[in-house]
Amino acid sequence: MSKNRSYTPKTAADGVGAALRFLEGRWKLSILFQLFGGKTLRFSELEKAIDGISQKMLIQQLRQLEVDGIVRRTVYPQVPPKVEYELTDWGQELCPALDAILTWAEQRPSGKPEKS
Amino acid sequence: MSKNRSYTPKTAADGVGAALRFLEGRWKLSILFQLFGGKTLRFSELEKAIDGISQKMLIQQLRQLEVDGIVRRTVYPQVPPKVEYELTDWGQELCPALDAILTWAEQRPSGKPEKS
DNA sequence: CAGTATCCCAGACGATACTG
DNA sequence: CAGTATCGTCTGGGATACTG
Repeated sequence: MSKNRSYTPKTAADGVGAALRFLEGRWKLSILFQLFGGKTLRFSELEKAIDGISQKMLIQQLRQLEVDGIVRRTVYPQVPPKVEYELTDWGQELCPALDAILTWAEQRPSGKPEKS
Repeated sequence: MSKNRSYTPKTAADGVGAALRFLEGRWKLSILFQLFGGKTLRFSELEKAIDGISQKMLIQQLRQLEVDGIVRRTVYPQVPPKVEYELTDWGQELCPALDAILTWAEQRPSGKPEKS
């Protein structure tokens, strides 16, 4: 009950824009879908699971997801290093929202419509 | 029943990525939210309604939305020209999906979490 | 293993001017 | 009114090499 729920076209666009910015980045969705369902993966496991990603991009996108509060990073202080990544509770909540988008995309009329 | 509903992390990420690509572009959401609810607007009305947009960007984003099947463009052959824009049925369907995203964003824990 | 550090480039975007 | 046409900038991302 604490949020203001009346949106103008502008505030709604801004709100959704801010939300989508969390997902912007060539590899974010790939990372997210590797971690959905409560999975926990090491840096090297993500690197292997996501085809074509470089170490630079992997760490960059992970860092952004981390500061945004979507991914949690856990360091095990040992040699050789071990770092694990998993979704936060809020990050897991993304799943149904992305599913809504996916469902929408599937509804797309394929050919050129006759009318309307 | 015609769609394949089993997703791997990769195919799901690709699917959502493809869907989000329809929304990519600095002004697309602003345009969309002007047109949600079945509203029909002329080029110049959109230009006035969306603060800061240039003619170049407005037409560019509108064209993309049009070829993607989200926006419908209607030309009235008269002088001076009159062109109207409105959402397609599929475009209107975006509304609930974007609402899911917005709701997710509102759920975001604001401060630094104590635990988990 | 899990990162950093550089260099580079395509393409998205903005500013501005012009036109059927 | 509803667009085109140019030009310049900026930044996300790729390639590659190095390190605690």
